Amino acid sequence: MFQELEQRISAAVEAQLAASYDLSLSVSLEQPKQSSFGEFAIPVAFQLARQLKKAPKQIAESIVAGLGSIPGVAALEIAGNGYINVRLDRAAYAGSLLRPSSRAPQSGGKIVVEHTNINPNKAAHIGHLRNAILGDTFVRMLRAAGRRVEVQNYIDNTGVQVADVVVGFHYLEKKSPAEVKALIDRPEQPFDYLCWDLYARISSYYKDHPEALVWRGDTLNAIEAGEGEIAELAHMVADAIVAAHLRTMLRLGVMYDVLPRESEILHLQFWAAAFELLKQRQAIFFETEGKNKGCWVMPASAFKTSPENDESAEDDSKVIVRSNGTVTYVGKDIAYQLWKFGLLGKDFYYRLWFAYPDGHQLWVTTDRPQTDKAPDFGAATEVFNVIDSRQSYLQDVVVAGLRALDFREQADKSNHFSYEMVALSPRTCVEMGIELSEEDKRRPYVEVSGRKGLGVKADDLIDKLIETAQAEVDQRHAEASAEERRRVATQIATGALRYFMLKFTRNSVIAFDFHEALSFEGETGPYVQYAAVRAGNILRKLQERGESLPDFDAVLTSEALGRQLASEDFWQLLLSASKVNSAVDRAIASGEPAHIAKYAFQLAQAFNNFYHEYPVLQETDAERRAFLLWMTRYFREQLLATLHILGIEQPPYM
RNA sequence: GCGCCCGUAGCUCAGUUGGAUAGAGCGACAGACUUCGAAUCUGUAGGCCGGGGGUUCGAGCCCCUCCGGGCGCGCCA
Repeated sequence: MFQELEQRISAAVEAQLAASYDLSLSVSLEQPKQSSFGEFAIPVAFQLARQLKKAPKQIAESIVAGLGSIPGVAALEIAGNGYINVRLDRAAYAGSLLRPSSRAPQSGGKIVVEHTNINPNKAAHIGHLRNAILGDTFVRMLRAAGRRVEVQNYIDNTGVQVADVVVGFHYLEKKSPAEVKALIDRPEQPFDYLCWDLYARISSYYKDHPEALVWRGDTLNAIEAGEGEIAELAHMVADAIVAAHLRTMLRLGVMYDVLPRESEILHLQFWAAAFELLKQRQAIFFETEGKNKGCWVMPASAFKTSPENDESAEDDSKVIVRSNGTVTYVGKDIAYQLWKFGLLGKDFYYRLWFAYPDGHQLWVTTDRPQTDKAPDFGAATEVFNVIDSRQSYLQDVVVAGLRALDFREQADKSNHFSYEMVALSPRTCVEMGIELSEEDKRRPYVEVSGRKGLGVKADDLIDKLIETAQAEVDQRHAEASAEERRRVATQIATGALRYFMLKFTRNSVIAFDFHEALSFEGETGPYVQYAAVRAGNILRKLQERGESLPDFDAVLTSEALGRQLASEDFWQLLLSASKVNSAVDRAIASGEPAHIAKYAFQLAQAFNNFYHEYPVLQETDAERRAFLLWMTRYFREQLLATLHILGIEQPPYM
């Protein structure tokens, strides 16, 4: 509703400008600095002042004079040096919220969002959580806006990291596949935790015994060949860890549609197809001299924006195929990106991995034809890759590859949804018993390292959050069953975690701190959940008293709404609660899930004010009581809708 | 050396395409529970938006420069 008015008003002003000045420009509306100025501010007179050589105020006056009445608008005022401030017809606005028209589903092609993408060789850590929660929330935002979205989680099951853990099992611990299988099935020590330690161990072993690196090479070869005990081990390890990651992410409500795997990219010759295309269209060339002699390279001019001279261009060019004929990671990534857009001329085979508790199906790629009929994956019109900002250079190369192949449109629709890393606050390092150098102690944060086994495991953090929330729930609701208290504590804990990961904008480094993350007060997920619980409590209490909600349509006539909304307080509350869709659009446009988190907090804050100021059930005036109840229900709906987009569940009580 | 990011209240962070008097949470201090259950609310204090120059009606935001911090720049992934 809010956006429709916004569009209607700017269209009216644009028409007026075209008629009286013969100008065609798009008029944008702003939110006035103070709410007392009205609902919208139009600064267009400032833009025109120079062009028309007139004072902004004069222009504004002439525009207002020329504008007829706009449906839904009560008044236009000139303010300051030339702002046009818009006041809405409050009763009409509220009336349209009371009888909402469903949001028109937007058309458009499929959007592929790739996120999570964790090496399947050890437990997920807090950095991975930021990736998955950002990606999942962005998906929810797009879906809330009516877009069709496919969620991919790429699995690098044949890479160095998996190989290293396999080296650990095979060479260091001399374990057979059967013995490793027993470890996977053992309930007392989670397998992903065991691999976390093993990976750190083999990494430090390489340091002291560089000759052991031949094991890695042999293992990689065995994995690629796909046969023998080592290949079997690699499959078992990767599959078990992927299963663990999926369980961890499901705890936070994160789900996927399809898992494209590196092994299929290899076996189905995706790279060969991409290589042919790249050669054919001369996007890469064979280097015959210099340091990259014998390699297929992409010239730096393809992906560097800076003005380059010819000498440095050669130095900076990116190797795609090594002189030994093997392809680099970026090369495979180009093939994968081409497949995402349906440009490769090849497809995977798919088999059902499992169905989530809610019935949603998760598919995985395979290299053999299957009897199951899978959905159509890939062939997107736009792609978002949720990847750490440290990989922006490689993402640039991938996009440059598409552009060099003359897939300009798809290159423009390839988005690196980048975010900064999650590091650890020095204080948290100390709490965890991690030894810091004097230099590190002075730093604002300390980087995590999988190789060193330095970091906070995702499941440990979630467990700790649940434990902390549980203590509060136990204290407040001793009467509830243990099982139920556990469920509520889990909802609060995961809500707190998701909100924590979303409250920062993407390019800010999070210095993870247990004290902050475990907080349930102030700008947190539980604060928002609590507001929705309170709204629910009022409605529940009403029923417990044997009353039911009034017939809002009948009681809240246009006149009644006008009377109640004459109160500036009520009007501002209603207005802020009505902006969910507007917040979603803004957050999508800027690519910032943090904007939704911020909006959720403001909405909750507004409701908590309302809750404190107006005892709804004590109200005796029938019309006012009906109005307050309607506001309560409306706030609850809007809070729940916003929480859903953030992927935060609503506890029945707190 | 080259490229990208960051610097806003004691701390952690917001700040819409440049717009009216720069905001929030935490922390500090002072208050509010016989209630719709206080994981809440109200109030106070706290700012040369890193420094300097420029662009214009107008700059936290754009340009230049300097200072401080981070991350990239491999025939690793």
